[in-house]
Amino acid sequence: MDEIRNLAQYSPEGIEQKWYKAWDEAGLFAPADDADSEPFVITLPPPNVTGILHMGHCLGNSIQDTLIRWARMRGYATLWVPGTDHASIATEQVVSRQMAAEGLDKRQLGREAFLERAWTWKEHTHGRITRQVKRLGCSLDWSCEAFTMDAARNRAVTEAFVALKEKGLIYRDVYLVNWCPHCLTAISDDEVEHVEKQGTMWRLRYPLADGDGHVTVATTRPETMFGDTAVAVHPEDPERKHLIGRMVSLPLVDREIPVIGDHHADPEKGTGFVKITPAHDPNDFEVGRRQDLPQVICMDEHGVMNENAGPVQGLDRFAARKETLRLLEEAGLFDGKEKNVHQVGHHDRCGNIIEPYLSKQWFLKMDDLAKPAVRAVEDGEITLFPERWVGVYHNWMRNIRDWCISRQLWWGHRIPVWYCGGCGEEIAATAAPEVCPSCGGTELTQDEDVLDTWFSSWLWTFSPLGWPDRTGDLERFHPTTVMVTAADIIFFWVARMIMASYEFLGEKPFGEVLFTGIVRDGEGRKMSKSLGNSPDPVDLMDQYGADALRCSLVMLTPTGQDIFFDETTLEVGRNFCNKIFQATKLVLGSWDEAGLEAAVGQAPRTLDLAEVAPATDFAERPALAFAAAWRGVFGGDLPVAVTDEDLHLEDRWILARLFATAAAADGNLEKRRLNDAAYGAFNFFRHEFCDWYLEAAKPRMRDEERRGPALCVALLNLGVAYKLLHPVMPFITEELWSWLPPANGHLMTSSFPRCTGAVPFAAEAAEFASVMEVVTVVRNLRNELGVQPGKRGRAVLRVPSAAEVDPLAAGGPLIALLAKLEDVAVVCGGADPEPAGAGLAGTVEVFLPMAGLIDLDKERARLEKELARIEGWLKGCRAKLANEKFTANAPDHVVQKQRDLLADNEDAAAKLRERLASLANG
RNA sequence: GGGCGAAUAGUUCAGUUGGCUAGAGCGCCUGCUUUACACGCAGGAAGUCACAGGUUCGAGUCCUGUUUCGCCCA
Repeated sequence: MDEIRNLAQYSPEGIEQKWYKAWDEAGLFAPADDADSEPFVITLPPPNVTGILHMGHCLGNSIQDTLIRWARMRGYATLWVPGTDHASIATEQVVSRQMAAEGLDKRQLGREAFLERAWTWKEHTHGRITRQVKRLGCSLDWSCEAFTMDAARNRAVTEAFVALKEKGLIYRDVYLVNWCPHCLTAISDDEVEHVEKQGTMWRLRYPLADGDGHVTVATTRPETMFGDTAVAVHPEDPERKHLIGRMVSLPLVDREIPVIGDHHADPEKGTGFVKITPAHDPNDFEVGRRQDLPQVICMDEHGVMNENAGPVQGLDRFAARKETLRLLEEAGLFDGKEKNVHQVGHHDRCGNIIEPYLSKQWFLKMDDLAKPAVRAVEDGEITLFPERWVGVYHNWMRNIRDWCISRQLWWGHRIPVWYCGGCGEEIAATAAPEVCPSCGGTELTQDEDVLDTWFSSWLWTFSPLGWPDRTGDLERFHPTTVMVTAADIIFFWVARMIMASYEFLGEKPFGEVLFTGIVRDGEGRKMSKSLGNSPDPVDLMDQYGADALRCSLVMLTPTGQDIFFDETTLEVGRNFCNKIFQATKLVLGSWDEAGLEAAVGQAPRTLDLAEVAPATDFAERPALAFAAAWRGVFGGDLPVAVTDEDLHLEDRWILARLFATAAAADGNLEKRRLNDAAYGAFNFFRHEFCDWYLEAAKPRMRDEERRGPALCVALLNLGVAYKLLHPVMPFITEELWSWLPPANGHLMTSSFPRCTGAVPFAAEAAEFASVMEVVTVVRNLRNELGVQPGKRGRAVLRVPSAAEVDPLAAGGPLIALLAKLEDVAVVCGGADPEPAGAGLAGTVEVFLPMAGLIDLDKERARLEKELARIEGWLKGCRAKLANEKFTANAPDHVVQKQRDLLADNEDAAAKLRERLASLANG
């Protein structure tokens, strides 16, 4: 500690790692095993096990850790469950790419060998992401870490699948799915990212089969014409409906297809004729089902045209488009084109254009699962914050579509279904069956596909707690308390977790969802690996410290609003860390000089300042109340005797502010207004404790005779401030807490201060506030009048009534100290001192007499400007008060406030006018 | 096409039940090496609260419409 204390600036190097290890070794991450404590539980949204920490994780994890640490200090049985996600597609891609670099192909290698490699890679990267999460200070209980594909979670997934299958909610069907020709797998609707593209609408002529003219269809995808099985017109289209029932000849392949009537065709759009390709377009697929059309597949899984594509067979889909158009033009069947803006689906993982593809897949029926999930949010059993997501949630839920859960991949949970070679029976089972229950055959083969990664993630609030077993953890810690996640996975994940929990446990997964914003770069772009616009958080932590990163993110991040991240905001956190460090150095330096012996005691586990040291006690027996507060924070007794008189005005004021800050911080955390809680503590520490209290107390802290009580007040403030800041900045606060002589045990598991009653010293706080106001006016005057900083000078304060002289005079030395004056005189009445700069602090007139130093013209101009401003305001205020409707309708306190303000400002204006008059005479 | 959000100081954002003479950080300007801190201190300038209507005694806040930007869904 001594080495660190001698540093000129705070450096987190070594400190952060040291404390993480210490907390871990002391077992502080596990929930307190106290059966009476109410649980407070979060399951960490599992990061991709093969990924690295990015800014979004930092934000989400900082918020979660802040809540968890606060709850732990408040005495909840706190559990934060860590885990990682197997990220089926992403991981399979990475491993395939690695193999390709070695000239290997996964299909040559075979499933077993491929999975072996994938597991090796998973083991390799798992340590990296968890190390990064630890680096950030996250107080996760690593003893219950889970991985979506470990044995226990695999069992949960299998059980869930089989249960849903048995209920008839899972079915297998040939369906047009979103297919990624690059990843060679189906994906769900939610994994398709629609991008607006400038495209082209081509008009193609399909000759009527009987050789009499043609119809002109409009399409953005001419290459799919080989899969056309009809041309549709609107059944009531007056100009075209007469063609229904006739046949057209599909160009280039000379296949005859009918003209049909279907509402899908819009007479106003395109040419009014729509080519229908049931095997390659979602809308056409529906038309095909309605009209019982054949499905002709003209493209293979790689997006290459097949044998049905006649002249373009063997070409890839994009080359086929060009070639088809060329051939049509050659045949005189091309009828022009126009620009067309349309949405093109891309795979959100690899960016390739999605191909609607007809294939046999597993689906989960969603309608019934959605019902309890809708009700839960409607009834407020689960709250979403910010609230606007409720609408988005319901909109999706009400239009819910079946979920395609099978993926043509190997890395994932293999679908627990076996097919009987004998009778074709489909057997869903939690363990591989040996014989077919239907025919007794033994020729059983398991389904080749794996499940969507989200099919394991949606169990995430309970699968890490031991489900499907009814474990003690599950009983105690489920439902969880809050889910913190970015809103972009509200459908993928949040909505599905809600459905899963009601389905499998019959209860909610969490009571609240806190949506964080998305971290964007300075230009508003989402931070992403491919754009390269995301800084590496580990670099940032090396540079600024994890505390600084957390502090800046939590404090400066609008709740639930996207963040434009700019590295300079980290300076706020870093500078603040240094400020805390410096203030501590100052206080402890003086403490050491004083040679005070701190009694160390066992502090209570919970702390309500208003209970241990109520405002009434502070009013009647301040020193006793102060000692009680000290014991509440540090456990032991005060190291020096503190009498009522020892508690000076500034002491009482800072205690009032401290209690108020504690009340606000706790309240804001309860309301999940983390930025307000952090900002309040920041403001208190920097702008009240450092800027005013320490400056005011410095002379006493340096005075051997008087330093004891002042140091105790300062130390109490430091201790409480560390507690308030700990959830946001865990490392530096734990370190500095360990420096405080009376501190005992880890800050992390100490009490979080609350103050549920009245804040003490209201009158003294107001008194100090007026001292501050006078000081500010003096500083302002000195600056504006260009008084040399070295010149101390004197001030005359004039108050309107004799009764006010003594109280203000009592604050005189404090004013002199803080405003750097050699003397402060307080008077009532009498002539203005001449020549002098003058200002107003409330009702107190402040004069800085300075013979020969004042530019009278400048001073007059300054006062006139001020007078004009006040008079402008007075005009509006008088009009307001003259309005009977205002005085009749507005609440009393508002009217009264206006009256008070009017009186004050009228007074101020009068004083300014007098002052101007006297300057004119002088 | 449907929905959601944002628009407040140069900039990033607060502004919770309508009571506001609209705040903060960063940046800018002035001054300061005052034995914790220049990663600091003191002071200052800076605003048509996007626009147009409306409700109200009173609107940054509520309502309607418009514009711009962003997101989601189809």
